[in-house]
Amino acid sequence: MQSTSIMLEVKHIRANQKEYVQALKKRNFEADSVFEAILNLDERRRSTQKKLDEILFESNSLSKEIGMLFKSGEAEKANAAKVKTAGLKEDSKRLGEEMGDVATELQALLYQVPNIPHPSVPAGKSEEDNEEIFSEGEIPILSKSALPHWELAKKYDIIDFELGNKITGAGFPVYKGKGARLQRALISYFLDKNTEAGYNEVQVPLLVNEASGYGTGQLPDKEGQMYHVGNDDLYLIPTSEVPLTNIYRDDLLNFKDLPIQLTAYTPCFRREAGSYGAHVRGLNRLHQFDKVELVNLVKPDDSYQVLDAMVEHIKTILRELKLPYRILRLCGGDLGFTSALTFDFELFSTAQDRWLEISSVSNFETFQANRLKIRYKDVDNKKALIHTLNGSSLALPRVLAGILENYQTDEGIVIPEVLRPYAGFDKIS
RNA sequence: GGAGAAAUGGCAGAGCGGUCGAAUGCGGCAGUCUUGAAAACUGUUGAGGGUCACACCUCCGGGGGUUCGAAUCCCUCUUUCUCCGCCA
Repeated sequence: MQSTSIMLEVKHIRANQKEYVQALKKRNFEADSVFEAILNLDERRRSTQKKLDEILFESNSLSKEIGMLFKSGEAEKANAAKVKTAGLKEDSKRLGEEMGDVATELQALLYQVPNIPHPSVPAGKSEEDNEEIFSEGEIPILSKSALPHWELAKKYDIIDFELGNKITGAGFPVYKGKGARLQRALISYFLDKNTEAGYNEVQVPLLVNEASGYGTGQLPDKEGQMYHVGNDDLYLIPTSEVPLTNIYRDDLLNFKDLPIQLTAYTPCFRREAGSYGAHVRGLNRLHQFDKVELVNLVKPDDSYQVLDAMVEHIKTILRELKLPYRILRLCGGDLGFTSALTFDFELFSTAQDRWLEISSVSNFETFQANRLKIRYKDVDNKKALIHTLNGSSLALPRVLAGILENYQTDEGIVIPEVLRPYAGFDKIS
């Protein structure tokens, strides 16, 4: 595990203990005892540090003295002074170890605390309690012969699930012909839209180390979600958020550099342990899928405005694709561990008669920046943690599923107009 | 994969056992000069902890060791560069 410094957030916990406990109740997290333990440990950390500092000061001064004595030829006196250092050495070693233990314990506790939900987050237990805040797009009326996307995929031979089973296993489909081409068209279209909106396109590694996993909060919380490459102790990314946000790990940025807006296309890998059954059919849930991601690093004061802008940006894309969707504000129970406020975009899958999540847009405030130690220096030279945000724009398979299902006609699948220049065809038949 | 060399502040680059948190140059910031700018000159300029503020402590790739004392010596890991081999 990486040796992140003691979290700066302890300060905030101490200052806002009551409010935080209250807010965390919304996500059904009882923080009382953890906070108690954290504050006690922090107290102990500081007192131990103080004692250690004093001893080190003493032994530093003694060493300097000894040096001077040797220089001036007073070897006897010097040797006498040496004797005194033995006890100090022992004490400092003991206190040093104690410091290490306290710090490790403190960090372990801090890692257990999820992000403090934004005031607008509704209380709630599960996805049932998410709040729909917007919806748009016409739900097409399909003919009686309409098929779910996995049937369409077979009918037009554009996605082969069985082939994926053979090569790898369930959840690794093979896209073929116009299916592959359409997938590529979507990726290019999304990236172009993001670039137009001011995002900087980057390509990132698909394997990340442990430190990166801790930085964005996948570790230790979601250890089992990621594929782990044991030989080299690396993880396959579950989302490009991980490498993207870790680009700036341990950095002290200048306020002039902000906002930093990144977009990337990557495959994503998720073990999805424990999720089986009919609702994961076809493209609904995969172990490997493509996604175009947005990441924003901003000054704290700007983050909620940027969150809104991200939501608007994704709306624009879905509007252009003419797909029916809705936006949910996640309730405390459904909110991710690292997020303070999340909006989910769901696409209506007409042939399946259900909503599919295609984007999740979150403000992490300082939660990730704290773990990643991404700070910035403001105009007045004050240093503070930045805010990080991310969102999908968009997750490919479900968008593809939505297009296949919602755009199906008796003559074949019509390609949404905006995608035609990218795809090079206007129909799959 | 084999053989060598190296890792120091935003960058470049000294220091190789004792006031070294670190010379010097560039860059950055502030000021003087200027109608304004450039140039020149002057000053200032790493990070974290701690404190009301000082004091004080820690950090010269990571970890460990030797020593009263380590950027400097030893071990180890990682990374980078050069040469060789292999290769998309």
